[in-house]
Amino acid sequence: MKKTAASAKNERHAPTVSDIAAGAGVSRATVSLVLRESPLVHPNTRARVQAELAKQRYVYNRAAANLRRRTSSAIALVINDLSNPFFAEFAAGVDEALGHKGYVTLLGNTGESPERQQAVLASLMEHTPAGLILSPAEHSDPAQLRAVLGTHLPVLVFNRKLEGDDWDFLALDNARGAEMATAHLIERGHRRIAFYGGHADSSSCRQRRAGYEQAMSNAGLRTRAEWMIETAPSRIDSAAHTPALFKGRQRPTAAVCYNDAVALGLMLGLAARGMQPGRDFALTGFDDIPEAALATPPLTTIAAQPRARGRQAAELLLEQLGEQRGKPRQTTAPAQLQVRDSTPPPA
Amino acid sequence: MKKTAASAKNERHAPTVSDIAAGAGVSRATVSLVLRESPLVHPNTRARVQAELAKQRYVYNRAAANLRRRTSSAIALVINDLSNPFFAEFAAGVDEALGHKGYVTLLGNTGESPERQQAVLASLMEHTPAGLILSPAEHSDPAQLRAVLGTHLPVLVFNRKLEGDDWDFLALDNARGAEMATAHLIERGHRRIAFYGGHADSSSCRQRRAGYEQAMSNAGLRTRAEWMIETAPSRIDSAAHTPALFKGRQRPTAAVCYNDAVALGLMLGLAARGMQPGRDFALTGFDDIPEAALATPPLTTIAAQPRARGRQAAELLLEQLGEQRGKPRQTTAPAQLQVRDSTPPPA
DNA sequence: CTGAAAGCGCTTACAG
DNA sequence: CTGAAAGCGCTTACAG
Repeated sequence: MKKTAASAKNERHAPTVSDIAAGAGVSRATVSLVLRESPLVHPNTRARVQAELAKQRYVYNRAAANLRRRTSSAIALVINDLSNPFFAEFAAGVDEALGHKGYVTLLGNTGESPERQQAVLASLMEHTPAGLILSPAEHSDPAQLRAVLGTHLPVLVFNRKLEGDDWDFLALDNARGAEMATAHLIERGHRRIAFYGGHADSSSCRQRRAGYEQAMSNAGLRTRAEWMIETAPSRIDSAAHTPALFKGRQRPTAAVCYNDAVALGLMLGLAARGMQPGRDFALTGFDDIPEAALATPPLTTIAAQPRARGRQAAELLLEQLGEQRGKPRQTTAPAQLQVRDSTPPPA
Repeated sequence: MKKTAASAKNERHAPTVSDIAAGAGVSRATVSLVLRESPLVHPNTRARVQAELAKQRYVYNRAAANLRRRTSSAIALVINDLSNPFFAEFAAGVDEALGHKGYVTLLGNTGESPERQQAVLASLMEHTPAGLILSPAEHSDPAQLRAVLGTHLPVLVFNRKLEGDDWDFLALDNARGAEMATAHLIERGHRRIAFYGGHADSSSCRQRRAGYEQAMSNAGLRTRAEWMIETAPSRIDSAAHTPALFKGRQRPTAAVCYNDAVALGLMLGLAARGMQPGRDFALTGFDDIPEAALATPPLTTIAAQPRARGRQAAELLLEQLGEQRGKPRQTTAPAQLQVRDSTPPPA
């Protein structure tokens, strides 16, 4: 009582359990039990305490509770490029799922800088997150990450595999996506199908090529070296390489493109040769960027569904929190075929 | 010493100041002083403590420090639509500026739902943020916000003014942006300039119209009611209303469009009438969405620079933290003219 | 320059 | 069913 009277004088600090206890004429322990909805408290007592909580506009101090309980209600989310709509959607999905489970999101954006990433992680670690979802910056050094993250924190890595780490990992199923796109073209009646664009030394390109080859082989179709064309994964470079598709004798009637940017570039390249994409030639993309639906013709593509991936990442991490640390788990997310007008039957 | 020995046995908890103190043979107070880089500590002692910190891989527990010091190193950032690249960039700017000042960002995304916004804010408030940057959901109720935020928390509202609140506010300078766009067209030699698109009952449209009228009047040019054309702020509706521009006798040679979507729609509408935008007719946009630079012709527009706005929001809030609470401050951010090919001199 | 003690706002056995 | 006491990991006067 004495202390409460004193603090009532300055009247500036937010009320604490002590203030509520004094106001309701009970002990702090009882207030705490009411806050945590314990069934031990008598209904009358509970009602009195709750009235006092409302009267004083009490706000729970979760940091203090977490300190005492040695728990944490925060999850760190570190994103390589928040200005990329794909990752922004991913972040929104993570935040949504975490919020529903009562966690708060500690955000960090690294802008693809490994140095900034180290600084951001070091800062977030001081806030005792219960776990971390990391979409790593390019050229991240797993050893440095290990040094700043320690060995106890539950971590889920998204999108980019780090060499030699043993963290859980969630990535897009590149192979299945490309397989679906290829199967779709085959179903439409195409037989001579190229795989167009991307750098063959990138892992995502290799995986997508593998999916393409799988679908071709499933259908008993052969592939040809001249149908495997490399370009930078950009619109411009893709447009420039268009002629390579039509150099051989076995000209393809369709192409599975490495991604949407490549597909849009190929559309430009086709138009420059007097061919109309989506009529004279069928093509698919990968990613479903916003422009894919707006292109002429609208682009059939593989949707990565970043928001759903974000929710999935949050769920995988929370599962890990509830378990003993086992073997690292690799999860691949299902891609989804988005059929639009760019994939007609062969002319 | 006894306690440390005990906790050394289970060997699972992260080391605390007590562990470091025991290891270095000093008191916890001394460790704390070293951590806070106090000059009071003897260099030899400091070195011993620092060696011990490194050896035990000590991680500072900022939550505990904040509790004791009654401070907070977190800023809540609540965004109405993180999947909109404009707000994602804004969030990235906020996080960047906060990170540089040693704050961590508590993220919440409301998806334009006032109910979700209340829930998100209530949850974030329990984490004792030092302040809040709020980009409000549509149809937010200021009274409800006040109820959940209390009266002490420093708040900066971004983008959407809330009626009757007294929080600091940062918004785009709609009037100056439209004024710059209009002045640019005048400078290019246009005299008959329309204001095209938007709903005249929205505050942003009114402000942009005011800027347009200001520039016209500054140049001694008159405006006409038939040059003020309303459309929904969408591409489709904008395209559909194109004929309204050319009904009168005084046909405009240029238009200041409400935003980029409207400008892109008008381009379509002009093309449908056999006019070539950027040659037969000049037009400007507003927002600088990614497609503006990719349009044919590339669109002259007003760039809102969301990332810079995010940094600015963070700085304004941190200023407010350092001051006595004064009158609410209204800040308008400078828009920037992005000159591209859509604004040639009159034909 | 260093240490013993109190306390931030909460929770949790442990008595009663 | 309720209260007194200890303690989460820090920091801060206050002695020495």
